[in-house]
Amino acid sequence: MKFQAPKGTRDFYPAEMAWRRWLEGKWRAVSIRNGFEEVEGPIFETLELYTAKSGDEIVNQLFQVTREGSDKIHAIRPEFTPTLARMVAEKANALPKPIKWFSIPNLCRGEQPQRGRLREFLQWNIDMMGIAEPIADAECIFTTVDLLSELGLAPNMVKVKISHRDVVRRILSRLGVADDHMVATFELLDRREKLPDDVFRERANAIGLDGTALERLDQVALVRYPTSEPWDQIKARIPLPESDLEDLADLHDKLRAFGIDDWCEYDLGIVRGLAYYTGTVFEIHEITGAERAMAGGGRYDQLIESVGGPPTPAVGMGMGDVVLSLVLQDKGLLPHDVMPQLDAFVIAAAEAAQSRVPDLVATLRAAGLHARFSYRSTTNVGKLLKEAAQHHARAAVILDDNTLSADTVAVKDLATGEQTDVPSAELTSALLHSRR
RNA sequence: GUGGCUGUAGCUCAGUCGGUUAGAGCACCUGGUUGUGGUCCAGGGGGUCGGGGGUUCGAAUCCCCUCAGCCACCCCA
Repeated sequence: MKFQAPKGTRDFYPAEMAWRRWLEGKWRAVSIRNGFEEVEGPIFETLELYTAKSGDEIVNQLFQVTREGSDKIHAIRPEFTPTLARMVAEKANALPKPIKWFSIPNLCRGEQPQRGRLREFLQWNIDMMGIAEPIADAECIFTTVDLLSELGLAPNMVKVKISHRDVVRRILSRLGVADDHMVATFELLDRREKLPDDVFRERANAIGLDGTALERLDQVALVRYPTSEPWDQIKARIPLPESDLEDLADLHDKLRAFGIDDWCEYDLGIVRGLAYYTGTVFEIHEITGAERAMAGGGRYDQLIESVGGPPTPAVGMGMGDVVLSLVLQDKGLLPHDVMPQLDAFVIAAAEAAQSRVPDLVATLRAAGLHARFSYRSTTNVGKLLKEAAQHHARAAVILDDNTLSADTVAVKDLATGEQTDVPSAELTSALLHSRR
């Protein structure tokens, strides 16, 4: 019986695991320097947490878990936000505000695997709770941009597309969309670019939009407003009174204050399926639309209260590793060698020296050096150097008869080929010194 | 869940008018014995040709089913 990894999952062999740790390291470092603290939760929750709080799309893709002898149903986490909301709700009164948390969970969704979409993936989450003002939305976006920039991406490669559910709702309302048609209209807006004109028109008519209203809806769905434009210009193009745009105006101001307006644009066609978003929503896309969304987020001011906590405004972002790595690959930004580097490969060039290898290796390791040796019995230096080179060692440490009599070892720099004799007592410090 | 494409060694592939023990490159292992590297040379392990059924004297090759992968729809990380 031969087994294979379940559909849509990945095995992380050493090279893939090294890449994964590298990415997680970037996520973690950027989170911390932006003031976020790391949290983690269980990989499964009670089913109800998701059926009640996530959108249908996600609920339909849940992996459910049952236990022998119990009726209780759990689900493997398809997203982290419900867990986060639960954690905050549980200790809300004890937590100093604002709460700025990040996490790097693995998530599972029973989706049909395809380019950029797997059934298990990693997701970097950042969330800010306790601040209702757009400064928090802006800082979430800033932190995300900080990460993109850290990875070598630039505003000419990726774009943060920003929308606002309240603003869109008000626009639609003014166009004559009844409240009970609002969800359907959001969906229509979301899919505008993928629908043929006549289908779009047909569906809009069904909702009661035609003539001028239809044109306006089309404009809302398709027009992009660069964030780098002055607010007065943008404001003039949105068919709403100034009082309905205060939140967006404030966000605009803060994005510019953070200096990231060249990374962003307003795109009111961004709606997002998740049920709990309330205000600002945003997605990050490769600029030519080459891949799926790299990240998405938004404001969810009611969620924490809805899971039993106090009213707590919140805004957050999630970024998956799958699309991100595709984009980095497309741009040639994947790092080549992220395996842990080997500092020293210890070689015995004489049989009499072989017994000293473990002790020397132990000494190097105690000093924090990454040291290895050969498990082969040969003392053929050529073969052993080859082995050292295959491990990409920085240096080979060669023990021979001279080591025993004069108590020196030969250190060969495998990059330059330069070889020098070093007193045994100074070996550790010499290797540590050459490390940087 | 629906559709399209694809499954031959760990990887990339060759091999099909059906015909003897199924091949290459890379990777991996061993050796080239008294010592200086990723080269070279020689040798080796590894495949129920995705799986099952059928047609046939004979199937990697033809037919059916199934599984898996990729891509697309849906939606999104």
